[in-house]
Amino acid sequence: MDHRSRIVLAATELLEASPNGDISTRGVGEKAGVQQPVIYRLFGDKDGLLSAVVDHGFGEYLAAKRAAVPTSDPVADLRRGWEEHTRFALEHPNLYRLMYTPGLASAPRSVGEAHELLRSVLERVARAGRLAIEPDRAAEIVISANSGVALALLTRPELHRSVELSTHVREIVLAGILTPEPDGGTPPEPPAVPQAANTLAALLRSAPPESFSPAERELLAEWLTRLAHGPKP
Amino acid sequence: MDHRSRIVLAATELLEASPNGDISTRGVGEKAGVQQPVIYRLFGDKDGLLSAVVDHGFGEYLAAKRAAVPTSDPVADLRRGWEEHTRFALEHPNLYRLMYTPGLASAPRSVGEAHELLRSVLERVARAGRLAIEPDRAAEIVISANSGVALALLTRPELHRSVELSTHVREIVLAGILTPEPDGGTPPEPPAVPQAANTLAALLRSAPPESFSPAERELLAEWLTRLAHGPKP
DNA sequence: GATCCATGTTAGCGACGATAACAGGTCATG
DNA sequence: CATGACCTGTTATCGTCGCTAACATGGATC
Repeated sequence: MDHRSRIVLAATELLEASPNGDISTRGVGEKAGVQQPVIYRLFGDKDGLLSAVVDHGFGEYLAAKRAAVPTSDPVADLRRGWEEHTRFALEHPNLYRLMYTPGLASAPRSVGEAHELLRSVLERVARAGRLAIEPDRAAEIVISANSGVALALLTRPELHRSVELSTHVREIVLAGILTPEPDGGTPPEPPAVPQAANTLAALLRSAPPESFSPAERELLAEWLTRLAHGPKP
Repeated sequence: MDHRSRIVLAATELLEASPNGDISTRGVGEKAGVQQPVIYRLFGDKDGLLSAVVDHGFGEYLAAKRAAVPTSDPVADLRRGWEEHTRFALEHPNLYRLMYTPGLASAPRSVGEAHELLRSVLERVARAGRLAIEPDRAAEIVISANSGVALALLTRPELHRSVELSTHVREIVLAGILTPEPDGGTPPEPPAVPQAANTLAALLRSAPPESFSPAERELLAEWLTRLAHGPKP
C-alpha cells in the first residue's frame, strides 16, 4: 500500500480513538511504520495531515451521499441529508470537530463539497417551487443550524445525544425556508392543546397553586408536560 | 493586585491576541510577572486556567446582560439576547470557541449560567402565553441554533461576518417556537392561571387526549376546573 | 523559639512540531 | 557507461510545550 494511504489510515484510526481529539505525528509515524519526517515531506505540516484525514473520512461519507441522492422528492432528500449529517457528527466526533470548528488553517476541501451538495439539493427544492428564499442563503441557514445542533450534542452530553433535538430543529428550520406544503384542502390548524398546556404549566411553575398538595402538583406538571409534547407519544 | 487576577488578565489578553486561539503557560507567566509553576499551584492545570479565563470574560458579559434584562416584553428580551450572544462571539472569537466547542474537559461554569439565564427568559415568554413548546426544549433549540450561527460566522470568513444571517436564523427559530403574535389593537393581556386552565379544559373536552385513561382525564378535568375557579378553594 | 503550612523558585523530565544534514535510489542526459 | 539532478527516506537535533519534583522563604500558630 502507498505510504500516503498508510499514514492517512493510521492517523484516522488514532484520531477516532483519541480521547482529547488530537493526535501526534510521532504516533502516526509509528503506527504507519514510517519515520516522522516522511509525514512532513508528504503533507507539509500537521495541518496538512489533518486536512487529508478529514478529506478521506468525510469523502467516503460524501460519496455514499452523492450516490443515493436522486429521489423524486427533493424535500425528502433534504430531510435525509440533515439526519445523515447529524449521525455522521455523532459517529465521528473528532473528525467532525476538525471540520466545523474554527482552528484549522486551511478549511478542508470536503467542507466546501458538502456545502455544494447541499446547495444543489436546495436548487432542486427551489425548482419544485417549495423554497421560499434563495438557495444560497438557505444553504447557509441549514448548515449553520445543523452544525450547531450537532456540535451542541457533542459538547453537552447531558442532552444524552438525543436525535429528537436534531429533528425538532430540522422541522423548525424547514418550516422557515420552505413554502407551505401543497397538500389538498384546508391547511391543518396547528393543535392548540400543547400551547395551552404549556402556558398553564409555566404559570403554575411561577405561582404554585396552594389548593394542591405537592404530590398533586407534581402529577399535574407531568400531565401538562405530556400534553405539551403533542398527541403522538 | 492579586496574583490570580494578574494571571487571568494576562491570559485573557494573550488569548484575545492569539492567532491560533491558543496560549502557553510560560507566556502567561512572563506577561503576568509570575513564575510558571505558580499557575499550576493556583489553577491546577492549563484547563483550569482556561476555565478561569472563560469565567472571567463571559462573566462580565453575563453580568451586563443580567442587569439589563427585565423588560416588560420578554420576546424582545429574547431577541436582544440572541443578538448580544452573536456579537459576543464575533468580538471574542477565541474565548467563544473555548466555550461552545468540545475539547475543554470541565465545561466552564459560565456556560451553565448562560443557559439558565436563557431559560428564565423563556419562562417569562411562556407565562406571557407566547411560547408554543416547553421552555427547556426551547432553550436547547435556541442555544443550538444561535451557537451554530456564531461558530459558522467564525469558521467561514467568506460569510463576511454578516449579522444578517444571524437575525435571519433568529426569526426562523422564533417563528418555530413562539405562538403567533396577538397583533391587533388590544394590548397582549397576559393570561392568568384561571383563564389558561379554562382554555385548556375547553380544548381537552373537544378533543380528549388518547394518551390519558378515562380516570386520568376525569381527574385532570376536575383539577382544571379547580384552577379555573381561582385561588380560593 | 520551634513547627507547620502556604507560597514561590530553580531545575528538569518527557513529549511535541518541525527542520537541517545526509544517504540511497532512479532516471534522463552527456 | 558515467554523471549529475532529483525524489525519497533516515538520523539527529532544535526550541517549545505542559507539568512536576525538590528546595527555599515567610508568616502565623502553639
